[in-house]
Amino acid sequence: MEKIKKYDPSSIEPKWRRNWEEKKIYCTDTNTSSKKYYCLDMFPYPSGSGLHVGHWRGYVLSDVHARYKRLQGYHILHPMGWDSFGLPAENDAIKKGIHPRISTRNNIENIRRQLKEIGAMYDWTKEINTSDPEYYRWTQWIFLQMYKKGLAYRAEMPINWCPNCKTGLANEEVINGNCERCGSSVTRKKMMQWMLRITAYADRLLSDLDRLDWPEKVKTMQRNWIGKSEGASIIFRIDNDSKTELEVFTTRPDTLFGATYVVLAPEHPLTLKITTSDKMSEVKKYIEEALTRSDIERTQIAREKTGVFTGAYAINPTNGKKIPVWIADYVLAHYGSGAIMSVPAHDQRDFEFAKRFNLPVIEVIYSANAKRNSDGSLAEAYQGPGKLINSEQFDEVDSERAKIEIVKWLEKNKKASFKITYKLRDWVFSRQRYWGEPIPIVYCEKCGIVPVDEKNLPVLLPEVESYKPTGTGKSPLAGIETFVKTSCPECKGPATRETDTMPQWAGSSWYFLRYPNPDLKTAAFDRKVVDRWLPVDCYIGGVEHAILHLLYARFFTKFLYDIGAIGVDEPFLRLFNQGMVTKFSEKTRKLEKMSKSKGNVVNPDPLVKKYGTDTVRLYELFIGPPEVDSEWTDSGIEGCYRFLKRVWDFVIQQIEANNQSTDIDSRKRLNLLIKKVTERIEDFKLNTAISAFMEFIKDMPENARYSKQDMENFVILLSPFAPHLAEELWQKFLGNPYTVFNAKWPSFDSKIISEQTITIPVQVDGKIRGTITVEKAADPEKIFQLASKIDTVARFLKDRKVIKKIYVPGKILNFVVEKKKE
RNA sequence: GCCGGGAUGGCGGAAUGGCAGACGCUACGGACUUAAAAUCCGUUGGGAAGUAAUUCCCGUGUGGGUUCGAAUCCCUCUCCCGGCACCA
Repeated sequence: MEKIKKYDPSSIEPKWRRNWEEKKIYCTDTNTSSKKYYCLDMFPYPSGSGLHVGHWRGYVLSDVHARYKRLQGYHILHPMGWDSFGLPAENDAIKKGIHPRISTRNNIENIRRQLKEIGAMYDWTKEINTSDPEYYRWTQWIFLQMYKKGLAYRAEMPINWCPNCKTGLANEEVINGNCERCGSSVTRKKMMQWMLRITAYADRLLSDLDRLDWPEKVKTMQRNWIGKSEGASIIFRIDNDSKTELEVFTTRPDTLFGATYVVLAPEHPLTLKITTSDKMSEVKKYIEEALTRSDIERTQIAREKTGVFTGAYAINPTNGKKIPVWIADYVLAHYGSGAIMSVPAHDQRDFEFAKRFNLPVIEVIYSANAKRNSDGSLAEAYQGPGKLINSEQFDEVDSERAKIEIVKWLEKNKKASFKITYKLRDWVFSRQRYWGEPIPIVYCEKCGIVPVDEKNLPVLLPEVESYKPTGTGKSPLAGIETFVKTSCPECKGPATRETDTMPQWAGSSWYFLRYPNPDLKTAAFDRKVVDRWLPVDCYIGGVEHAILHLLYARFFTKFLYDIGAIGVDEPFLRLFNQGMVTKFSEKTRKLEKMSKSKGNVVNPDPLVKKYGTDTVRLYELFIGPPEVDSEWTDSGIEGCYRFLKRVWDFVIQQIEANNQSTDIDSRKRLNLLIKKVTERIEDFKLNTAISAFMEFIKDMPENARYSKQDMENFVILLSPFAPHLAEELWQKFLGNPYTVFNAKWPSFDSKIISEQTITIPVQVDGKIRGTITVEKAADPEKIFQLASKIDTVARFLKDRKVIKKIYVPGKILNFVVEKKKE
């Protein structure tokens, strides 16, 4: 055979990328009515350091999936955009003096170039950018809709405060209780904040998880975050004060007779009202200290409990007993009603507190399993179920039943009611930052809080000279008079603008709704188009967004559904979390996720130059199962390069041989390959899909003959993985006048694959002793006879009685023999 | 502390009740070459016996169990990773 053309990716890849772009083959007409498939990547934050091979992984994964679906005849929407508001750009501005708009634009250009090198089928005509006024105009619009529905409100909230930087910090900027930027210890400060009432959706956000095809891990994380707990609200009256009532939340109303004291959070509004005068100075001091302590400090679990007695007593509604009221910072103000009843016998935290302050412990649930001291007293709280004791008419009742009975009994006198509480808190939506969407609100002396008129959106983010926090904890916008000074939309009188901006999560909470109609000028989206394309069929991204982004996006979607803006109430049907790419870090001496700070990033650019995009794509997938973390080793990529070279030679050889038909064995091998690759793409087992190709090429018989048509099928099969190579073979060597991605995914014929004869292992006592080749439909008895005559099998059957014979058709043969007598 | 995931050759991994280590890397040996690169072929979990074909034993973090048969299912423990963490 004459010398065939060598595989040279550098002469193939840029050419086809240009061709695809010119012919717009990845542009999606979103008005189409044919069957759709929305395959979405979590859009990136355009950082200055560009993409590394870890970022590639998810993008390659989604691209293979999207191309596969396209070959199956779906209309694909596979867009890309930029989550470009956020802190890094602003921090850069402070450090280097580059305007965030400039640095963001530059970064986007660089990353777009890198993304194009992946050769993914992104429809770049639908690119969106969250910091583009044409986009954030609609983010502001959504905020106003929430405001109208009472879901956006202002409240005085304690936030993370860095006393050194004199600014409020987002939770993400607090690392182990310290400021990310200067390292000083973060305290809490009460400030007026914009809040979103996500708690109004807690129940739906929780229950709708059941219909999502998401990793169980992510669903569990969201469930825990929402933290539903069912219990009861109990009313305690204050002794000698018939007007004041204390509400506590408990999940254990069955232990109510064992409540020996009540505890309020230091922030509880009634603390000073009920405190007796002799205790006042002590209580005030305790509250003051508690309030300046950071959340982190307060929630140190190992910390010894502190507290102070108010001098006041509450009345236990079950038995009228007087029990003391304490204040302690182990009780959280923002959960339940900010007050608890303490049952030290049956709650470990209460038990510790009671021991520390010598408060009584009354057992009300008996169990033989409770851990006790030698004198019979409890050594620790017994938190399990049991029969009630010391509970008057409820004695002997099972604790599970008592939970209901006791509440029902108190309910008659309005002293208790069943209640559900969530851990989920409302979303602090204000940031005292420059680089974010301005909150479209105006403060008027006469009219108060007034939303900006919708037709005057967007409220443009103004130019600013200094990005530094002003020192007052206000955003840098507060220093720009031309921005702040405005007129009231209602009375046209003088007014000032809100100067806080939205958090980074705002723009990403609805971007998937904008992609199908990115250029719409008159609305955030066209409901007809959105309803056709949403929900996203497959959403691919890292697990680090398991809670915040995915929860916020679900919240926005449900809200927009409720106001009739869209017809879907869950944004992402199926979620796939790709694993991280890790590499040994010289700095930390261990395997770490790739990051600039760990000094372990691998830049794909030189790899693309040396091996070509298709090889890098293949290796990204071959490195390991897509959903688990994998370690990057540079040497492994060689194997993928060699494989593609063999594929290239093989296909060209077959084409040049000009075979009229495919031989029987080859037809069987190709059908088996189609079956394996199809199944493995469906299951996201892309590493083994590639192994299947490698085996196919490696075990190729010398005399294999494939027809042109079967070579086309092979090339189609490979095209999602190595699109450039496939396109070159398809158009140039197989002579097709159109792109391979308009071809049809091949199907397999299971009749061709199925074997007439099968080779199965033969065991004696569960140990493999030989193999036997038999007709698939052969009679079991006959197989046993033949098998027992195999030398290596017969040796172990000699002088032994076979007590059981097992034949699993197509799988295994096993002789169970009697134990040998000594 | 609680919840979830994981541990398989020198390395990445395959096999989810039926021949453990597919596929790839590395290493070693060989072919081609003046030489190298590239390419191709072979060997590559540990141990033992045999001139050899081959055969046997051990082996999937630990210890136990279920089963004719376990990397796979159940229980125990150890370690690693992730999430939550005084949520009453």
